[in-house]
Amino acid sequence: MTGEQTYEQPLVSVDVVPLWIAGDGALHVTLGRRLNEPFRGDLALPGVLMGRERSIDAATRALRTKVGIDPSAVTLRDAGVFDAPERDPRGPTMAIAKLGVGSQRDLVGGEHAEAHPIHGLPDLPFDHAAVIGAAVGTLSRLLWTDPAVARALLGPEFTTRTATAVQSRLEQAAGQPVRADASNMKRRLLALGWCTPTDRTALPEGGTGRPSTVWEWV
Amino acid sequence: MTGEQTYEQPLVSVDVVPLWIAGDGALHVTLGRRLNEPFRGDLALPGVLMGRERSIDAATRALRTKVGIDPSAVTLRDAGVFDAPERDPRGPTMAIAKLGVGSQRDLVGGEHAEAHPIHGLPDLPFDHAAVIGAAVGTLSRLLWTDPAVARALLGPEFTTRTATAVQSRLEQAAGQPVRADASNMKRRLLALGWCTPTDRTALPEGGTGRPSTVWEWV
DNA sequence: GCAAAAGTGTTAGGATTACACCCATGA
DNA sequence: TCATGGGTGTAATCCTAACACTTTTGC
Repeated sequence: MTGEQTYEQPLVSVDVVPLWIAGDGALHVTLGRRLNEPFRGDLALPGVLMGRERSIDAATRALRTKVGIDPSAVTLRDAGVFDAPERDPRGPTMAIAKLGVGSQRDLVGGEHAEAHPIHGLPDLPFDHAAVIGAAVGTLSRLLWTDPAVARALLGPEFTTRTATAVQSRLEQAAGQPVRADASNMKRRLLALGWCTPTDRTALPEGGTGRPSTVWEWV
Repeated sequence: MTGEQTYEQPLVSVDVVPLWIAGDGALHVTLGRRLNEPFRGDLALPGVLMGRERSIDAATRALRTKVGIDPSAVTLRDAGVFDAPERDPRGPTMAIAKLGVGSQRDLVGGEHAEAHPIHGLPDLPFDHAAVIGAAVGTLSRLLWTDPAVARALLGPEFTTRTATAVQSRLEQAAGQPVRADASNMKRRLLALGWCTPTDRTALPEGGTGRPSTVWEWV
């Protein structure tokens, strides 16, 4: 803000929480093996120390270099600031958390990446468990309020069935009451006005029953 | 996050938006004269460069040193991260914005401070106008969802009349539709469960009409 | 008593949820 | 034709907003 002081510079990182829906409908996060101390070799969120850049540019750098994800396929949103004193064994640090949303294909990551379902994550270093929790909450809030997030999560085309399942999983993962309702979902989607039903329908892999409407974005 | 890179350290500041309600019911912000370049001598939000500390500690430092406010009387909340490339003439910087809520008496500030109503602010340096806008929006959202914020803004005792006026002013300032409703406010306050009506009533200064119920916090 | 403002009773409207029932498909 | 799941029609419920009317005060 001012420039007069000579305080020691803060250690600021940007941590990305890459969230996506697997084929089975489960919410997943892409983690990476840490290449440096502390916690070298452990699984953690992709994160980088910030330089003199925008936080969103640091986030794309983290995706590219830490888990081999092409940032152009990821929709990024703010997910909070984390600076609890004990979050880093090196001392006081601050993390800007970013939610990253995309498709399984684009977010599953490269060589140093590991995909994990949100339920049953291993112990994670720093406060990454809390960061993931915040990002899941953010995603759940944004699903039907931010069209770009919805599109990134559901893909260019999706079925009513998928939309219901995704909302349900997100509410579960966020610890909210599950309000997803298959019988009213078509009306809800129409009311949003973001997407339109195509004249095509689709059954889930090996499924039976009446096929679900396929939607596309306006 | 990792420590391997040698990127140039980011310039990170914490800017506080001290918001309070004046006696006439208008929403005010406390600004300070900048003592250093850039924009030396101009009015701006109290802000400091972050050291290796928690952002909340930097915020209390900003309140104490820039506008002479006792931080112990202020309730602090996150109001977003600002890092637009052109926000600072010195180059890319990042600001962590904090909303500060308290009473007029505690927030009006000391020697270098100037209180300004939210409507009709002078031109401000950096992106401080946008930061104030975000903080006002945050305050409006938190008024009836965060008891500590409500208490900090309304004080230890308040009247139904005050509560209605405050909500109305906040909605105005945040550009939201004004939903404050005098005739339903008592029911709304009772439903919250945060405060209880005392057996006392009070008239506004020189006012007439039926006196309003005085409330206290549970 | 009169004016002014707080507060109550009550209702209207809208949004959400619930659920019975019908429809489309694979086997 | 049956099992399976999607979708529609419609009713129940809840919440909010609105407003007429009553109450409490100063003058």
